[in-house]
Amino acid sequence: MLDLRFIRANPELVAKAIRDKGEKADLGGLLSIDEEVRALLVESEALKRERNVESEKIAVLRKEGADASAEIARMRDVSGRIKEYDEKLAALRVDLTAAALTIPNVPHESVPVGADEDENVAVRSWGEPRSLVADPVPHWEIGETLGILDIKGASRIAGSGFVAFTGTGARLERALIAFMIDLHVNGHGYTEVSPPFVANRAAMEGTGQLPKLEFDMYHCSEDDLFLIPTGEVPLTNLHRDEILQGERLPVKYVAYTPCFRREAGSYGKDTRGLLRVHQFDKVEMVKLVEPETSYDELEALTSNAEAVLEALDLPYRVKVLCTGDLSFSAAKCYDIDIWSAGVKQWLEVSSCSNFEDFQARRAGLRYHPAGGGKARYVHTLNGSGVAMARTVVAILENYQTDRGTIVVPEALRPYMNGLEEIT
RNA sequence: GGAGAGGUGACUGAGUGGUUGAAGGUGCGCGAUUGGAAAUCGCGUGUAGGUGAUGAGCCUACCGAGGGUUCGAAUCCCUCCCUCUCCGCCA
Repeated sequence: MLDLRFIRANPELVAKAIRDKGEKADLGGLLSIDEEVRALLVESEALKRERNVESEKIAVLRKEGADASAEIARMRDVSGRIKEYDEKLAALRVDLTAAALTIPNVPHESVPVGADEDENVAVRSWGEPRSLVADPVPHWEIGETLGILDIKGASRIAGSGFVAFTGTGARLERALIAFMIDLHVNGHGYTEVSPPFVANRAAMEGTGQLPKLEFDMYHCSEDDLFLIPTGEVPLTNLHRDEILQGERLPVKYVAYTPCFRREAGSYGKDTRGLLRVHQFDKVEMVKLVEPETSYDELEALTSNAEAVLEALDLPYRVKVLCTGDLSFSAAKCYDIDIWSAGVKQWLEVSSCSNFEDFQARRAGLRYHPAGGGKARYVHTLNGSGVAMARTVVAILENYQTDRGTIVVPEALRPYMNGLEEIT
């Protein structure tokens, strides 16, 4: 959520952000409600002032044993009017908040303006798309053949869109998780967190999944809890409504979590095998930083994700998302795609975003600057480091041999009892 | 699920109807003291909103959340949430 005062002061900038992001938001309506609220506030507060002053006088009169019934009668009337004002204000504020929640974050000036993903801009790439064999089979074939992937079995449990890893496949999954977390903890200075995998409404609003994505999430109605669609939710909300000491920044967390997504309405394309599933594992990085450093921290975060892919020797490309493809809450975002030789596609395995203070304002994430001074909102960032299912796809396809086996990337061998090949 | 205790500022901790936005302490900032530091002393330190010029000042709100009683609520009543202890159940 943007600062109302910022919106008030920069309406044309916000209007441009809404246009560039292709969002629908009633900025004019918001501003007029805001004006109405402030006008009523002035009147209501003047009455409250009167009440406070008079109440004190009544207290004095009472103490002196004098009669205060005239004043009390008058204040009874004033209180009634205050109540009317406050009821009007409360109703308006509901509208105001609802309107404010439809205003997206403003893209950073370095973000290219564009309508959709076709106008994202390539930033860099690493490695050449290649594979050990000329024409590797898709992961769902070799996965079934080697007995490490059981899609049919998973559908018996939970329906289509779920997968089960078995035997060495499960071990590979676990190895990837452990490898990535170790890299970020030991190599990049993150603190590991093992958070809840469900979150309440306040948390979902704090990171901006609500109100927009309600129907993309699994929901436990009994307890009004949502299965997390990404580790970003628990990690960013860990310090919700807290004021951190400035010395603690930057806070850098990494966590393994499963991610649950209903993916309602996305059946058909790109859904075979592991490409788009309702539940996948992910290692997520989140940072809470001082505003002045957030764009440097974004570059560092992105390179932390890239380090995973380089260690696994998976060719990738990085692109900066244009305004039209940028998410509602983000000010800037890099996507990282890896090449998978079997399905012959670039697969998105990481999104690294700077939200500036957009999430922090909603989530109440502040800090006391080290040298003293007023509490300020932190800037929040997050990025996958990286998403598992598609990384497994690339490994199963890029590392296929002509013997129908899969070479284990060297970086993973220590996590798989030294296993060199899945046969 | 049952019984009980409790939620106050960055932290700790007083406060049961009327100068309490909130004592005391810690922490933090500034200053004094010191060769320097520690210790000590003095002063200052909440958040949000409104109104001013994104100044000073002034005003309003905030003691888990939301309602209620009252001229007046951190203080009384109701509902909800959370934490802790004990019991039960259970991985």
